[in-house]
Amino acid sequence: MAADPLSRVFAALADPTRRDMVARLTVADATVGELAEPYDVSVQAVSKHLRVLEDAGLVSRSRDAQRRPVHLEAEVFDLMTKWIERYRRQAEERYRRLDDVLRAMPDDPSPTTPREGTPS
Amino acid sequence: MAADPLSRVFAALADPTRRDMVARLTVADATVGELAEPYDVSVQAVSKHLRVLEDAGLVSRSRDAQRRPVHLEAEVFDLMTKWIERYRRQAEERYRRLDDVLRAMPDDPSPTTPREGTPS
DNA sequence: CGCCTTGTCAACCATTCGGTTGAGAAATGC
DNA sequence: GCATTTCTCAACCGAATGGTTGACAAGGCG
Repeated sequence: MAADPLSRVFAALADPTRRDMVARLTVADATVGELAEPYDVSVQAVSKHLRVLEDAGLVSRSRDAQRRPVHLEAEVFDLMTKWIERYRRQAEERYRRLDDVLRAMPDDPSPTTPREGTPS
Repeated sequence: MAADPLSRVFAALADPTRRDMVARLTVADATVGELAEPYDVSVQAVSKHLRVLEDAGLVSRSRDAQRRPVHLEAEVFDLMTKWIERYRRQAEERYRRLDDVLRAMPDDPSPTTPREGTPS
């Protein structure tokens, strides 16, 4: 399993079923059984998915009798958002600089370094 | 391999090496060899990583003689950002509603539905 | 031309992943 | 106490991952 937190979060959300569980947990907490109900897999499989989400810090489980209510920990989203935004901004910054360079270029549309003497 | 685009993007960024490549590509395009240089793996491994990034739409490769310059396609970030923001907002919305409920509750700290007749 | 550089393809290997089934722990309720 | 509900643990399985090495295609360059 990936050691660093960011990898764990990205990996956790790389699965459609897990993403759907997270989506549903934004509405309300749910037990393992409730979460499992819509999917065509065993409860055990869902339990495994929850472990992945929990290891990523996206979810926490408490207890209520036999039930294990699952709660979304939405703050972890920030980890990803920060990473994405940082590099998105950096990429945009780069394009901006590239634009400046292009803008500073002569109107003359000579394809490459026009060296010595007019062509024709 | 995951079919849906969102899964592919998340999965692609779930690897530290690939994230680092993306980070470096926000600064400038690079060839496969240049990209491979800092890592302690074969060029083939890096080539595979690039394929994953390319399949996720995060990167495109063109050609320049033997070289294959790699270019970042930062727009795909939006896919993730949209998903994350949507559910982050939904989660916040939920907490806000929960707060309203709590605020509307009586100061009386009776634990559950106090039914008929004062206790003592 | 022959060689060197750059990169991909193919085969292989160990590990991880998502799923299964079976067993059992923990708590409730008759 | 005993059956039932809810969930996890363990073992197993097939497919995908991330890595390797070896072969080779494509394109300058001496």
